[in-house]
Amino acid sequence: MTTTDKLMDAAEFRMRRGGYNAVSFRDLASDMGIKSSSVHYHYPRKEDLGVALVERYSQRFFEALNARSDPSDTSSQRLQTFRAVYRSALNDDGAICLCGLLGAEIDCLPDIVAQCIQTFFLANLDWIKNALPDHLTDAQKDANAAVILAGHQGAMMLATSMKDTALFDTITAQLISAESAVN
Amino acid sequence: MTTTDKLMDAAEFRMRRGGYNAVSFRDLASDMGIKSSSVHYHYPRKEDLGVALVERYSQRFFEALNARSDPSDTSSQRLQTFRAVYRSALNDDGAICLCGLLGAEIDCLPDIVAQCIQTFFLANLDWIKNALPDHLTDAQKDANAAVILAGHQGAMMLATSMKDTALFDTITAQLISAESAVN
DNA sequence: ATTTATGTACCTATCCATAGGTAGATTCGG
DNA sequence: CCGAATCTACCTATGGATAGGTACATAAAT
Repeated sequence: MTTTDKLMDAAEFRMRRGGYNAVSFRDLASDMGIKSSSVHYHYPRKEDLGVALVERYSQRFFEALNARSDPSDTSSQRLQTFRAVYRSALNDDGAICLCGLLGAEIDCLPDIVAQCIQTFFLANLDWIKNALPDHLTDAQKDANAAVILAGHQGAMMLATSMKDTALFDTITAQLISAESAVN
Repeated sequence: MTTTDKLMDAAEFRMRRGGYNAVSFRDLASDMGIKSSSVHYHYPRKEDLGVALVERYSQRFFEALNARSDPSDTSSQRLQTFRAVYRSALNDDGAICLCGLLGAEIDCLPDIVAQCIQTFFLANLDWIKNALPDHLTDAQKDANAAVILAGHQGAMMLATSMKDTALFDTITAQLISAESAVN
């Protein structure tokens, strides 16, 4: 693993727990056993680091979705995949979605980071839309996709802040089954 | 309006946009036209301010719920009230729920502030539970309440970060109607 | 093959602004 | 007069960021 990778791991760990302002060059340097000026070597400005983190997070997220998906999957299976990928983000890392936290702070983020967050959410909505049953209208798909995404993000936040991971499962199970049943 | 009130308004404004670390004594002092040491007079420690903000926010939230509720309201009407109160928090203030943002940052907050956040969410869940139809089992009520709360929190975050307030309405409309219809 | 150049990854040292927080003097309304 | 509110004047720690330098590996030129 390269230094850059370890640096991003440390930064993601911190940012997914306390947000953008909870990450400092000094803390990262301390995590790495190097000096803060060396962190600046890898990411000249903090927003460079922010963009890199969101892009890596997004890339890994969609890779995980694709890896667990198959063209033959039913709509219900695809939605379960979406749920499972979010769940492992929560469970494996013990923290909420990077973009969920940064999305909440969006008004105070550098523009370029804010744009990355929006791109992530748009791609999420698009993926969910394509996973929904064909018989739905486009408007219905848009609406359902938004519920599913918002529900998953809210579930992560709530489960984490209540220190009750099972809450995530309870909430998202209903989100998915509602979409499958009602439609 | 007292100085303390104005101070809390300024602090809430900032905290609901950028989170706990986006609020500084100096910025608040500048907002108020006083010195930062004078802000410390009102709130000796930052966590005192954090607790005061969450408690005021919570108090106002439940006052708004009660003011718009009536014992004769149907379950559906009560859920619509819940939705409307969240919506006006988003719309009137142009920012997401204070506790939603702080909940996302919970791992990096002072303990005492974190506890206030959990109390707010517990009270939310309790309120929703009592608004749900009587024929549901306790476990069903718990689960549905969690979906509604997480969905509203996620909807605020998503609508704000996508700069699309209508998204909140789209999402929450489905959350409420699903609970009313399925149950 | 050896010099010359370029690039990588760090370092020390420092900058200036901001962070939360404190002590003690001063102002001002009841 | 008294106490609430604000001030001046600090402190220490940390924030992001920069300048200039070192060691070493890789690459290009002669």
